[in-house]
Amino acid sequence: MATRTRRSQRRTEALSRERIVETAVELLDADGEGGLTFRALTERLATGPGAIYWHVANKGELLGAATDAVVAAALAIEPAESPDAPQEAVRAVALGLFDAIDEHPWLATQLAVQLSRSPWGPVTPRIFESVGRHVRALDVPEAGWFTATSALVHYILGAAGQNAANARLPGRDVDRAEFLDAVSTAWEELDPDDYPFTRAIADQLREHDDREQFLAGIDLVLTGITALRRPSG
Amino acid sequence: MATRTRRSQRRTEALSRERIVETAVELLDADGEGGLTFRALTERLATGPGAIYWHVANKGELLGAATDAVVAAALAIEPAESPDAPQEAVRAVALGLFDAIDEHPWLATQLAVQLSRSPWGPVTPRIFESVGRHVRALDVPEAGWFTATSALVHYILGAAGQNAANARLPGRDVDRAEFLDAVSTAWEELDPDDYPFTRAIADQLREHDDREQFLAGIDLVLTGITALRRPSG
DNA sequence: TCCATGTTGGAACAGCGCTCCAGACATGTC
DNA sequence: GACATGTCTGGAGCGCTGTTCCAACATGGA
Repeated sequence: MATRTRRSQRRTEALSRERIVETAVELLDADGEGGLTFRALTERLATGPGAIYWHVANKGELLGAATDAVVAAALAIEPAESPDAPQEAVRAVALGLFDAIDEHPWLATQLAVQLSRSPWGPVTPRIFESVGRHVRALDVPEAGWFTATSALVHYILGAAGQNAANARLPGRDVDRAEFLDAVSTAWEELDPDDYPFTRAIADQLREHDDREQFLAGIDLVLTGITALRRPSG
Repeated sequence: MATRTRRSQRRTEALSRERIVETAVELLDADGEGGLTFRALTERLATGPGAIYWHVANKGELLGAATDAVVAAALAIEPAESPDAPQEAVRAVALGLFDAIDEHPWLATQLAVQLSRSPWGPVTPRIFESVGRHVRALDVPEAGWFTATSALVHYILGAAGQNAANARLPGRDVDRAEFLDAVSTAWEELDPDDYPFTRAIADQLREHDDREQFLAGIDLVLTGITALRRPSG
């Protein structure tokens, strides 16, 4: 440890897995999913591919590590144990992930890919744990833990991902209105016979507030969960 | 139309956007996400890249078209309007998508990517419509339509995606047990201090039945939705 | 001093999505 | 029949990617 630090301070910072992942996140944040390239990585770190491959197996693992790092940071801000208000705690965790996706738009796609491609990775237990801990505090019988937590996690990731499309827009507030308006208008122009419902909610889409809508969904799922509390009453 | 058919029957079937998308789905089904290559496509269709690019803008559009085609087929089997049992109808739609993902494992990732990357594409309204149509029949006040449908859709896609990892296994039934056992065991070996909840549900993971668990989640969300039915009673 | 071990970075490779373009083909005009 | 037109085809090739390989380096112990 000490040796490595000493040795490398010769010139630049020592090359380490941590520093590689950190740079990967920077590149992803700056230029989106396509921004993470081994070429860009070698340039930024002033090294060659071989050096990177010494610390990381392949690009997939690197993407996984970047995802895990950001998720871990987002979940670390978890509020102090709040035994009396687990619902509030769930909302806080959910908003933490929501904000993380808002800040790192590539995270939405990456999380979805990660969870669907390898649900056994480190990310799944991390999220399940953060959410499930509070689900347990909701007095849900043990048999419903997995179902309840899955429902929450899937809603959180799906809804946050949906909103991540906004985050990719350059001008934020201004463009966001235009963007929502465009999608909403497109939905209103769908075939009335095939898409009556979608046309009907186009207006809700245009006028909705992201966070508010997101939390409303959380509350909906929480309502369904608390109904599990006692088998039938 | 007639001319094109006549002309092309000269030799092979005429090259058309439909036939390209169809072949793309075949390749994806056969070799997974990495199986769809313009090289493989040109070989299978006995043509060159230029011919394909005449009908399709780029690979992204092709993937989107393939996704849309499979989703459309899955949702087309929708049961006849069942005004008395909208909950059953929601379950049917959900299982339709579940089975489609089971049959085309690449669909899980692709759907997630599609929805998070471009929620304004043709796939989103298609799914929203199929699900929302029945949500509307649940007597939910209009203000809750968007929230309720989002919750359902996100749960469906997330949960189905989670299960898609099984579908990628070669031997199905046998390997599935081994696979679940391995993940479950890994979860049980997590740090007891950091992952008490995950460790607690590891057993549920091992013994759960996919479809049963999936439907239980649907019911949970449906319960939350029906609670919206009348503002407070 | 010399070696063993753990790291580095550059050259090179196969494969990718994609562009370009010369030409085949059916068709409408004279 | 001859020709010009616009649609459609397929092959050569470009720039870029992730990845491998390996000669050179730094370092700590004998």
